[in-house]
Amino acid sequence: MRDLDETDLEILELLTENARRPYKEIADNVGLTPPAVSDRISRLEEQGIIQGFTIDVDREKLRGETAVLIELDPVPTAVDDVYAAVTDLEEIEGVFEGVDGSIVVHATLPDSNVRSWLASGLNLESVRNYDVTVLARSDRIVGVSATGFGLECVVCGKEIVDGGVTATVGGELKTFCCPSCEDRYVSRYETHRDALE
Amino acid sequence: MRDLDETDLEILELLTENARRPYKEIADNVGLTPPAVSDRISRLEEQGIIQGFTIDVDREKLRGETAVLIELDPVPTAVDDVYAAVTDLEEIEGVFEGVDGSIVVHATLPDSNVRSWLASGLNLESVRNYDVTVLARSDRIVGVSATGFGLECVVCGKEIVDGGVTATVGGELKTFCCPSCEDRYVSRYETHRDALE
DNA sequence: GATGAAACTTGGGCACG
DNA sequence: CGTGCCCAAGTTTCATC
Repeated sequence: MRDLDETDLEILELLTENARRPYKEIADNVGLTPPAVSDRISRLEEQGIIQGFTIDVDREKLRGETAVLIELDPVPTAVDDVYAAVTDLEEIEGVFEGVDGSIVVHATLPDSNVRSWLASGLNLESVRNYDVTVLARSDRIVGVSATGFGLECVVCGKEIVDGGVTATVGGELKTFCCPSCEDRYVSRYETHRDALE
Repeated sequence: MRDLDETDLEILELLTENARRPYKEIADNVGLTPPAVSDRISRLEEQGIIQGFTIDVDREKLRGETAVLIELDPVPTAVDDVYAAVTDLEEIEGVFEGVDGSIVVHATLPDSNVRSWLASGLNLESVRNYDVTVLARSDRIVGVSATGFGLECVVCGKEIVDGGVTATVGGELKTFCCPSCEDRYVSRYETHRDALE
């Protein structure tokens, strides 16, 4: 399977912002032709990096619902069951399972009766405790920067297989394949910054 | 502004599953023609119900990153600042603010040094405490079932089978099962609003 | 790149409330 | 009369070569 490069990351970013953008517009942005962009997007889909094309829906606009975050503390033997059960619930927008087995659910409910809603979808005996936070607001971040997707050392361009080094330089998180590239980048940055002063 | 009906909900569901579906396919599913579907989608965008067209990206496939959930406990005077600051961070995938001012951040980080990462983006003095949970897995639910978008009357709670009435009250779109519930809601709203003045 | 095919948009006209 | 829909032509965009 072909590796990812900077161009793929740019395409991902552009699509994340607006998945309806014409291929020609993407092509101009990344310096390719529309067919080449098409090929890359197809490949990204095959690789499972693009999981699908979808819309962001403001569910709270649809009815008088309440967005909540629910922390579940399942009994250790039932973590998978609880995870599967909540994932099947209709009102769910996101599920997170911690390595400690705790489960956090992001849901938008038609009323605030969380207990009866939970009871309708899963066996409450498999949950030792739960905690509900009503949300004042929330954002799902769609704009993803190139560094957020960074896969290559920003200095030598080599792919960072595992490990790697990160450092915050000028407020930006950068990733390097090795400490020497990091040193080089930092000194280059400092030279540049000093020159500006 | 036009009201929402069952057809709009079907369109939302179809687009949520696959936003690249041709209008003709959607049109066949809901019994309309492609231009009519186009009109409705434009309207849903104007109303802010469709917030945008985007892709689902499997970020953990991109490199050996670690997904975490971070609970922040900001000092009460800095809640907005902290929320704004984390929203600007590159590695963020979601932010939630509870009515109690607590903030939960969903991020995918290149390493596990959360503290330095947080310090790079926000003033740690505005956070009294924070708690990190490394995630074993997580899902954002994209496929939304028909009932997931089902409408309930915001007054009497009855499910709205077909027809139904919507109105914009105080800038918010609300849905009712019948005009009488709408009247009741509107008068209740106006009483409430007058009381504030 | 260029071409054929498919999808989207536009404008006119009709039906319904 | 306004709103929403259909029909048909014109234009853009996409996939294949």
